[in-house]
Amino acid sequence: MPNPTSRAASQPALTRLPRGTLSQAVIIEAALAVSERKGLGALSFQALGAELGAHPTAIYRHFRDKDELVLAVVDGLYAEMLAELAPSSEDWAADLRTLATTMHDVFVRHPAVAQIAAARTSRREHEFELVEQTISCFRRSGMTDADAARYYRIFSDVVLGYSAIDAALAALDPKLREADLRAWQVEYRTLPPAEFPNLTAVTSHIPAIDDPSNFRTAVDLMIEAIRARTAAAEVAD
Amino acid sequence: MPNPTSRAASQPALTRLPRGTLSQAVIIEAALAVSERKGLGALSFQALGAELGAHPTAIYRHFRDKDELVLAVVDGLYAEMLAELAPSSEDWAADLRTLATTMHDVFVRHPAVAQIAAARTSRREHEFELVEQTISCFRRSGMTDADAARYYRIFSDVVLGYSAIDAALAALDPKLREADLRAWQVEYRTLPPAEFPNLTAVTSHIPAIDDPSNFRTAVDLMIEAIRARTAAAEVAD
DNA sequence: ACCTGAACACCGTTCAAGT
DNA sequence: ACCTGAACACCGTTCAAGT
Repeated sequence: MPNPTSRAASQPALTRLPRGTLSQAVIIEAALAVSERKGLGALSFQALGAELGAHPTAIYRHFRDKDELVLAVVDGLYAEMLAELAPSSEDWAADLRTLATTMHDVFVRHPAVAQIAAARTSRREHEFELVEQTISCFRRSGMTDADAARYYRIFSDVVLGYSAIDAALAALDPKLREADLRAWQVEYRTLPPAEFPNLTAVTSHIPAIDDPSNFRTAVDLMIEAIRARTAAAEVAD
Repeated sequence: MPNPTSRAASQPALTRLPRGTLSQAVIIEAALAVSERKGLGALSFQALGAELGAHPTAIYRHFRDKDELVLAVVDGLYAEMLAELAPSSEDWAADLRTLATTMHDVFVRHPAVAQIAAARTSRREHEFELVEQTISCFRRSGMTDADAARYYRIFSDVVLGYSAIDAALAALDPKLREADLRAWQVEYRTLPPAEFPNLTAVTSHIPAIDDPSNFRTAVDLMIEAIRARTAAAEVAD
């Protein structure tokens, strides 16, 4: 894999850093800025040092190790997401859809942070707030608290997992992404029908892997199934 | 983050490698073996060299670069999955469930490969076979070819994304994983109810992030929604 | 033809040194 | 107290050298 870190792209630190300008907040902001311009290699101490105009190891003054940094940046991602979130409505399913698409947008914009965020618990304030808002949607639907908790976890993981895939694909080295996309237009369309009868019968209908409507349909399907299940449970009472 | 590569765990190459013993198949097998014992750092040239008892760069004789290696190993993962797959039945939904759980198992067993597999197209024979079998399930359900293609993509991406999250969590440094799991038992259970009324109302019901039934429920929900949609389309005809 | 050794530009992390 | 420089064990990749 070619190294995703391009030396030309990182601005050289021409000015020395004034004392006491570094802080957790400043570093998190810088991390989100690099992760918007660079790909999966954005979250290194060197990339951050260059962005801040500081020595890479200066960051250790403010975060115990990489994991503490990384969880703080993940929570910064959730802060950015909450700031962009449309206000909640009286429609719990619409609010769930808004939550999901906003998360997807923010993940694709910051792929390096997204890869980590998907499988981690930041256990910091903006994650708490995000969980609160998601659970609020399920509770407003009228389901039991046990169901709200269960479907919160499953819905969130599906959204996190799908968004992380789309983020990773968007951040892939352009040459590799092109080759992957082309495979579905070329290799998959010239397979022998005798060996792959079902595949070849439908290849022309397979949506592109980078089609953003795939994610939206996945979210709609989850909501439909959860609604159908909890409606059936209510009738059974 | 502590380095996931442990020197003590990798066997030293005491014997020199006989000429001509290296091949694509041997290297892929070794890669799947290391990725079963080591975590996210399993797929490096050094780890592979140690496993093979060969110089790390000897691999370049057999694969052009890391990406070609990686796509071949991803396809090796699909080969392993297909070998473990239970034979298909007359129940398309049950077959889809089997496909999903087998993929989840293989991903969790090889987390380093899984992280890459989720967002890539190997465009090699075992991936073709996997796509063929998945599309076969949807076509047997009686839906249109266009729907089979659409739902293949969305169902597969949900399974891939969720499995990749569970794989990453399972491969996390044990200390970090413990801290993440504990957050849901401690931090999340001591939040102020005034600020987080919905969260605190249901915290005791939230399933653990490593509960394997979360994934199975997600798969069931997807199948239920797809079945409901296509049944409704049939009635409309 | 197939494998090794040395080199290069990257990683995270530690620690002594500067201010 | 806050930041820098040098060092260490890792990365992927290239290329000259060995057999």
